Amino acid sequence: MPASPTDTASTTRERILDVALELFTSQGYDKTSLREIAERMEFTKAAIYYHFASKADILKALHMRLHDFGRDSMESMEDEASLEAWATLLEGLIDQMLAQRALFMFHERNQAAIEALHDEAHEGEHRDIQDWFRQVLSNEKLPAETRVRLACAIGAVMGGLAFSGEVFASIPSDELGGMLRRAVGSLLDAPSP
Amino acid sequence: MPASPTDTASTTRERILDVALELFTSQGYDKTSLREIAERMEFTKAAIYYHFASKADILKALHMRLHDFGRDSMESMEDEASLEAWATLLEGLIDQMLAQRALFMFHERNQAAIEALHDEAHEGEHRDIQDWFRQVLSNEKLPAETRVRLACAIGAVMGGLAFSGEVFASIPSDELGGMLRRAVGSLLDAPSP
DNA sequence: GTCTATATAGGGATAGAC
DNA sequence: GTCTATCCCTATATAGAC
Repeated sequence: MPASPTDTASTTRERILDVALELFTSQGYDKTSLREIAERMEFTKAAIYYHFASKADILKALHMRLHDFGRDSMESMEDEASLEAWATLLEGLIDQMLAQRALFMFHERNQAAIEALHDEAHEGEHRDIQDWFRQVLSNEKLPAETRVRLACAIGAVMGGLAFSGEVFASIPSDELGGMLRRAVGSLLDAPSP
Repeated sequence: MPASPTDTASTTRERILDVALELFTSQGYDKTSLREIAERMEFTKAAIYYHFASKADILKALHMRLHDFGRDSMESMEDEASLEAWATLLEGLIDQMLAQRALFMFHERNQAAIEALHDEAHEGEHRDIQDWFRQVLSNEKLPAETRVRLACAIGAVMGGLAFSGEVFASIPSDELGGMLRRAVGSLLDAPSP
């Protein structure tokens, strides 16, 4: 989908997105001005408008990165889902999530701004991981206990992820991944009595 | 600390805070204007300045509500903390958190804004639950696996909480509380092999 | 593709009347 | 305690030169 002229890896557009990702995550979307982004890019505010139609457009582009994430995982299991299948899937996703943790933290810290985006322009079929999680959790065919367990498992991973850059910085990613997988296992392999 | 003239329960100030809590949670702090709050209060923007020195002051006041929350829990166990002690404490906190879930969701969705507050005015000894969690999680005396488990447990509760108003709305609070307690138990009662 | 203006609006905050 | 009117600043966005 992203088709630059020569389709090189690191275009200006991508670099803007990387800067924005960092600033939006550390300061929040609203508190980050285009001037600030431009300063880091070492050109002026107006130049950004050559690459993006609006500030919201930058947010949307970043949001799209999450869309791409795990698209195949979502397609692999549509409606039906046993607890075991979920455990396996989630555990498989952890490494990818750790590798992309900047992206997840960005989303966690800018939910409000991103939701505002959805309200206006839900053009075409959306369906990012969050929507997908939400849909499964609201599937009333599954017993309540199962759905709550699932929500806890997702929350647990997010919790571990959120601290991975700060207080868990000294723990290597693969070790952290192992710990998170075991935690998810504890949550999902022990059904109600 | 909140000393109104007659110290009645529901003062205008408190009502402003309630409105702000709702709007800040649903739209985010930055996207909510004082004009919007004033409209709901059925008076004008400027009137708010009689009760609060600034918009940030409103945010701070709401933040203080979290400060009060579980202050005693924090004092009861300072540094030393076994995994069992933590499990007990966390399970005991769940009901209170559920009762105050609006407050927690507000915090989750406005982390960036609240952090900006901390940076400027860390007047006096702060120490809300989040700070406290963070401190424990960074205590290198505890084994990494334990700390990660703890982070997961906290995340699990937050995960369950976050959906309690939406997809879990049909589940009674006390039942949801029980499920969350069992989930926390699964996470913290099964140490590494 | 990046720049220098400049237009415009919205929101936070103040002064002072009632 | 609440209101009107107003100031001021910042941020988005545009127009058009280089």
